[in-house]
Amino acid sequence: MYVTILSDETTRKPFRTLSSTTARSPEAYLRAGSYLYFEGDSVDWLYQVKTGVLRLTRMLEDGRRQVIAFGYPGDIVGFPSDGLHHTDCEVLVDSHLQPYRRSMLERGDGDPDLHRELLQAALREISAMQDHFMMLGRKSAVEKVASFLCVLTDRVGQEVAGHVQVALPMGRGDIADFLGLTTETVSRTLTQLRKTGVIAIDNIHTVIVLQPTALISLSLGDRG
Amino acid sequence: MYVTILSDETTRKPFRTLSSTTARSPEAYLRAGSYLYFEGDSVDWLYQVKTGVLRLTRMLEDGRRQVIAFGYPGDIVGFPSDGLHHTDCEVLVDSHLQPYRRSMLERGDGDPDLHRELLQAALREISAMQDHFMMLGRKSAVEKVASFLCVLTDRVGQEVAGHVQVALPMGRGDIADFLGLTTETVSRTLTQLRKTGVIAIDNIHTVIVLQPTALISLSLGDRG
DNA sequence: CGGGTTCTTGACTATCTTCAACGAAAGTGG
DNA sequence: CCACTTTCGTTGAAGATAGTCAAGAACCCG
Repeated sequence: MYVTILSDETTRKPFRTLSSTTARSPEAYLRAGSYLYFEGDSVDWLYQVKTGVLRLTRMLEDGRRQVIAFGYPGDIVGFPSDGLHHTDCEVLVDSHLQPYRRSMLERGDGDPDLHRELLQAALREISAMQDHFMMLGRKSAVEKVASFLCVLTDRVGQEVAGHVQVALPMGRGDIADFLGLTTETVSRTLTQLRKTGVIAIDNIHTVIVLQPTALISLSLGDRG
Repeated sequence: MYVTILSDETTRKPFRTLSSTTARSPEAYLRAGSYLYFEGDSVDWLYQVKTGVLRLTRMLEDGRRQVIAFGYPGDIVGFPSDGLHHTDCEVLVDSHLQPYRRSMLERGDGDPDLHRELLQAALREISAMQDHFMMLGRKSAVEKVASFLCVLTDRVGQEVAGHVQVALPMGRGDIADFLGLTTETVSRTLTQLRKTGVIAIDNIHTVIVLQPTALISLSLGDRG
C-alpha cells in the first residue's frame, strides 16, 4: 500500500479477494519479525495479504533505507522484475497470506480470471506509486504525516466511541523511511498534530483522529 | 524512464523492440509540444517510444507538479489503472511511437509473446519506480542531479571527441519537478558540478561529462 | 525489576527554498 | 532581418524547513 492521498478510489476499494479457486497453494501464516523474502531472492510466489501488515524496504549501500510500501489486507506483494525480488519484505504484524504462483501472473496457466486479477493489481500498483512520487517529491513534513494518517484512517480505521482510531504497528523510523523524513521529524510532527487537537495519541502505536476534516486539509496543504 | 542509479541492469538493456508482428496499429508521429494523452483519459493504447522524448506529469490542485518519468526510446508508456491514464503525457522531442492496443496487455488477444512482453515491461516499471522512491526520499540535491546525469549518460550519451555528451531536451523546471527540487537548486547544482570540473555545460541543453567516475561517486553520496 | 530499545524534546546547523534581479535564449510581428 | 516581448536560466541574499546531535523519558521484554 502506498499511503498517500489518492485522486482516484484505489485505496477505498473494499477488500478485494481474488476470485479464482484454482492453482493456489496452501495458505501461509507468518509471525511478526519474520521475513517473507529478501532483495535478490528469485520470485516463485506472489502473496495477497489476508490479515496482518507487511513492510517492503530497499537499502542503499551506506545504510540509508526507503520503505517502499506497507502491505495491508487486500494488497498483493512480490511482483517480480526479471524474476527477482527488489525489496526485502518483513512481517510487522502476524500475517495470513494467500500465495499465488508467479506463473499465474506471467502465463495465466488455466485460470484467466486470476491472471487478469493479478495483472490489474500490478497496474493499480503503478498508479499508486505515482501518487507516492508526489508525496515524496512535493509535500512538506506536515502534509506527508497527515496524508499518511488519512489513508490509514480510510483503510484500517476503527470506529471507537465516536472517533476513528488508527493502529500504527510500524515504528516511527519506518514511517520516516516511508515518507522521506527522519524519526525526529515524524515524532515532532505527530506532537504538533496532537497539540493542535487534530489527533490524540493514545499510545505510541495508536492514534485517534479528533478532527478528520482538519487532517485532510493539512494533508492537502491548505493554509487557512 | 525513471532516471535513477539502479542496482540492477534495467537501464542498461539495449533497446528492446517488442517482437510481435501482429495486432499493432499504424505507427504514430508526434511533434514536440503536443500531448499524447491527459490524466483522466481512458486508455485505448499503450505506446513504445521508438525515437523522441516524452514527459509524464501529475499535478496537485494547488499547481505543484511531479514529473513521473521521461519516456525515452525503448520505454513503454500509458499503462492503465482502472482503464484510465493517471498522468499527462507531453512530447518534448518529436517522437515516433509504436502503439499497442490496451487489450493486448490485458487479454493477449492471439499474441502471447507480445502480451508477455507488455506485462514484463509493466513489472520492470514497478521495479524502476521503487528505485526512484529512494532518489526522491533519501538523496541530496547533488546526489539527485548526479544520478540523473549518470542514467542519461548510460542511456542516451553520445561519444564526442573522447567525452560523453548528454542532451537535456527538458527544461530545468522539468528536471526539478522530476527530482523533487526547485529550478534554482537544479541550476545551482549544475553550476557547482561545472565549477568543480565534473561536467561542462556546452549549452543549456547539452552537458559534457568530463569526469564520469566522479559523477558516479557523487550520485552515490560518497564523501571522499 | 532491569537493561535495551524506541520515542520525544531541545538546541543548533545545514540544506534547500523563496524572493528578487538580471541575463540569455527563443518566439513574434513588422 | 531586426526589434520587441516573453520565457527560461542563472545568481545572490535572506529565510524556513527539516536534519543532526544529544539527552532524557517512555516503553518493551525477559
